[in-house]
Amino acid sequence: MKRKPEPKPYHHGDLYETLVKAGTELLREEGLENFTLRECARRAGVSHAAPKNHFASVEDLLCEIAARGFDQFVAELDAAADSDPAHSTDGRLIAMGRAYVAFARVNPAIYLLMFRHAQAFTKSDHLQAASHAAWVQLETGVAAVIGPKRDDVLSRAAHVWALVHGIASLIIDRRLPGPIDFEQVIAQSLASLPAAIRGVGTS
Amino acid sequence: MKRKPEPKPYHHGDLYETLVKAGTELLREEGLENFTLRECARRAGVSHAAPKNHFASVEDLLCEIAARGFDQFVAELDAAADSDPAHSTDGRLIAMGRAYVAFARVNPAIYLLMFRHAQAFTKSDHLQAASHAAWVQLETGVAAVIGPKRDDVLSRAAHVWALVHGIASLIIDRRLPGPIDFEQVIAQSLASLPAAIRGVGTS
DNA sequence: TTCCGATGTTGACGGTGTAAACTTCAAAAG
DNA sequence: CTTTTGAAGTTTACACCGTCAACATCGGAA
Repeated sequence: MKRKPEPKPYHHGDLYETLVKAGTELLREEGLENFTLRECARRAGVSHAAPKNHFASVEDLLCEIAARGFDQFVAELDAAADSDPAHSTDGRLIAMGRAYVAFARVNPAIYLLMFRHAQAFTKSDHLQAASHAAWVQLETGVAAVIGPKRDDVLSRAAHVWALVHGIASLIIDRRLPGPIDFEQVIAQSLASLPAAIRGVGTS
Repeated sequence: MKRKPEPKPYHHGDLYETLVKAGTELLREEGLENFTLRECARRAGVSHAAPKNHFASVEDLLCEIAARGFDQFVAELDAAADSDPAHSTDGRLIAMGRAYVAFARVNPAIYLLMFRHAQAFTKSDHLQAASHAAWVQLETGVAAVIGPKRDDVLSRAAHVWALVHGIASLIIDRRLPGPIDFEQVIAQSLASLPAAIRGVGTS
């Protein structure tokens, strides 16, 4: 039942995994604003200084949680793209966009941690690799839509990311006025995306 | 030199305005993460509990700072729209989009406070009115582009907001990969916007 | 069997927001 | 002109937080 991937706890059993799990649950329940290392330790049943042996700081624990979030995130977007019924490049990109916003709505606190929390991404190899995989995934989907020989794949990918990130952020933060239909916003915005990133004067 | 709009300080002179000013500067210098009520009081030259007489909590002070940010924000977007050389509705919307991202890049901490910080907007009348004005401004610009008789003005406005908010957020948080040309992303994304929100099957 | 070092605990430090009791003092009230 | 009042500011205190250092524990290597 207990796996010990990198560090191997001693006394408690498997404190590393227990802390990651407790931290993830705490994040879901209380949000990033109220995330506390001491509360993680409390939930893990250890003293407030015990985490120091596994994570140098609270940021380190958050990095690991974020990295695992990225792993799940990439897997869900891949699955969504593959399940596109039309099997078109446009359909795959739109399906990924839908899955992107859906992930953010289902896991708001983890999404905020992954995409907005100010932290040094260079600190954690796991986090850096996982977030890089997400970007490659996006870039690949965009290249498939606009064609691989374009010199503006990067900026078009940024365009796509900005749109879905904006939608997700506004919904999560409850910034959109009351009567707005989220599903309509998502559907309309994503529908316009393939044509938008193909551009007008392309060849 | 000293104005006393709503509350009237007594001892210190004009602590209300001094705190707002000190708080704004602190926000610019240290960012939202390191914003501290005690540091505001320090900069204002008063004891750490003095702000309690003017702001019930740190959130109250942040609300006032955010509200003034919205006032400036709306003014800048209006000015940008009016300065559009082509005097077209599309040009006005694009100019507003440019001014939106520019505001965020020039005032990152205040932008984050205005558009992302989790706070009860109902707490401050000033903030509620100012942010509402920004939304009306956006809705008007979008209605001018797609036509006033459309039933999807709300969702199309949300689409526009999401795009510029996404671009601004990714740039501010330094999430875009290194070699990306921000200006290209902004130009391309905004250029595609009028056609995108007009939709494909509209009449 | 001994010893070592990773793991966990305890206690402390400086920092935060906030609440309550106290002091100061300008202005209204007599 | 004197008195009183209450808003503005200070001091003190409390409960948190992250982090650090000193200490206790105990499984496994020597």
